[in-house]
Amino acid sequence: MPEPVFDLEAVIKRRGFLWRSFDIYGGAAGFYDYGPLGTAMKNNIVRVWRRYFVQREGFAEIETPNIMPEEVFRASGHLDKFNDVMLECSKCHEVFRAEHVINEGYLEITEEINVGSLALEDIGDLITAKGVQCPMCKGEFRPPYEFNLMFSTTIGRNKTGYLQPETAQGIFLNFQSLYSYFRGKMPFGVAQIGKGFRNEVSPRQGVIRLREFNMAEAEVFINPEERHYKGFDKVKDTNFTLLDQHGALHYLTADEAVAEGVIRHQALAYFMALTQGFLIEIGIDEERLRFRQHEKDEMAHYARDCWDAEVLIEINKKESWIECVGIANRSCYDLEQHMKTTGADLRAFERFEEPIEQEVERLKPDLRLLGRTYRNDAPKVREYLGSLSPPFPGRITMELNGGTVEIPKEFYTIEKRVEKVSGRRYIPAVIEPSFGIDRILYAILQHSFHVGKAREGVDSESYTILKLKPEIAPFKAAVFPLFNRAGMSELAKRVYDSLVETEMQVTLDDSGSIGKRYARQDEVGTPYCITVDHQSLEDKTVTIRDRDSTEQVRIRAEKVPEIIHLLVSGGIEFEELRNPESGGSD
RNA sequence: GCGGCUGUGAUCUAGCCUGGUAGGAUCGGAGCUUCCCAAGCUUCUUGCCCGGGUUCGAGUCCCGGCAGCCGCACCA
Repeated sequence: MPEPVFDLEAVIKRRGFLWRSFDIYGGAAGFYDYGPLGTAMKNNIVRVWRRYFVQREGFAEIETPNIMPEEVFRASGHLDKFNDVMLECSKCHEVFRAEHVINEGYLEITEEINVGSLALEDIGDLITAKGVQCPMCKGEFRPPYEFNLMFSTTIGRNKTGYLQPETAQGIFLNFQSLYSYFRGKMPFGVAQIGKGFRNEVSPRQGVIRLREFNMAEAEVFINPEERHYKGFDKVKDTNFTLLDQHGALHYLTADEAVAEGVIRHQALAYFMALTQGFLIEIGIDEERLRFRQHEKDEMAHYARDCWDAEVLIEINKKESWIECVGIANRSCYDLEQHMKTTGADLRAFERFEEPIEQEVERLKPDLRLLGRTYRNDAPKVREYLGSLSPPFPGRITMELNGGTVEIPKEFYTIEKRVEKVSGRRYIPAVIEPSFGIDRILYAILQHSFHVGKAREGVDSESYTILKLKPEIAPFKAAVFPLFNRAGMSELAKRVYDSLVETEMQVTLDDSGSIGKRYARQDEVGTPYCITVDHQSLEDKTVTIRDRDSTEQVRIRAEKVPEIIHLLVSGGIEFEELRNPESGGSD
């Protein structure tokens, strides 16, 4: 007996969901193509995502380049964090980060060495000079090598650029324009759907670890002082399965989780709730979904706190929890970094309800005296004095030309005056829900895949159904003429054409037995099949079949687009069609 | 990146040890059957991962590459 061919991977490839990229050239690890059905399904997922994370939240969606200049990633910290110098033992082939080997006691040095600032050769020399050996087996190290997780490229003639490892930076860089787009109203959110690129060492889990992947991210800018998040009340009763950073499992509502400090910010809990609702709506099995908090040493360099939505799927014959969404509190990190590097003002303004009158002290230098005394150094002294902020010390000293000088009291006066302060500036904190679209799509396929027993007389042993949610399914409906006989084909084509005029994706199939055609559609998750039969020719009715119950109801042919649309959008349930008043039979 | 195993039509596989250019099943196309849940019959399309070597001759043996799986490492 042959092995059952109806295994999910086979369906994914044969029916056109996902294909290995560059296949005729032997393929390349970490790259996948979306086939026609996969593309349709991905578009459907993205459509629902937009509804959740753009429309309903009132967020804005933007698009920024995939390639960015080096400076961006130097500021964002990705350059340091993604470029590790690695050392491999020539004997046991154990690999270490040079930074660890050099700074963690293997070397007889007192001060920390900033490994990131050393050239490759210098690190090699250092290793050789100090005779550092492999901590595991005392073997000799091979020469160090650079390990880049970002793809580098060249912009123009000789400017280094990188392919973005996340879409977030494009949003941060536009903070000023976005802030004014939202007319200075906080909080606000900005979404971007795009590609991320990471040059993984050995991506070996199919579509789970890609070198070029699809992501949908939202950056939500909030006031870091604000502990509440608007709309939290709406989600406070959401039930979570939470695995905290100490490995403790909690079953809590959003409200409880925040109150007990398991989730440390309302905004995090809010987007976790939104994420959970979204994932379940598009077909992730609730039982195979949980949130796991990152451990301290696991967190990205920019994150202060992070919860991953994880789905349980089978990879390489093993069940594992896979991160498919990360919901991070990035704090002020990114804006602060870009502000420091560029000098651009990436702050928001918080207007006080009432302007505050406060007494401020100001240091007012006597410029004439400064000039006469310090001559050419006077501007330096003036600048230094201007940089001081209250409270001012009794004696003011500064470094000048290698020595320390005291600025005599008569060189300045301290003025007190009342100022009206109408608000304050602050760097917003960022809450970021970040979705791995490819992983989500694959998890949905696994969670939707059902294998049943084939009927008597059928050659294959199993019958497979992809129980996709209608709004996610690549085809919403398929149209079949029962026979290719006078009238039926034409009517089927007319019904099909009427469906094509809607936004819905549909297919027409007149090849093979009727059972085979139902099976084809079940295999790719088409929720509804329309069949034109003998009776159709007499009274212009057709049957509509529900994928999961295989039940059939007869409806008028001209109502097909409307009814399919209602079924797909959740406007009516299939069962309701049995009631003639809903527009069903006769 | 290291070590082990593997690589046959769209899919699953037989053949490889004991060299003589490939067989099955599924899928797909066309037709018959006038078929409402992968029935049956006829017929057709598509294949030895790539390159080199050994040999009269290589899917089969050898070497290199690429890819996949397992283990180690890596996965912000």
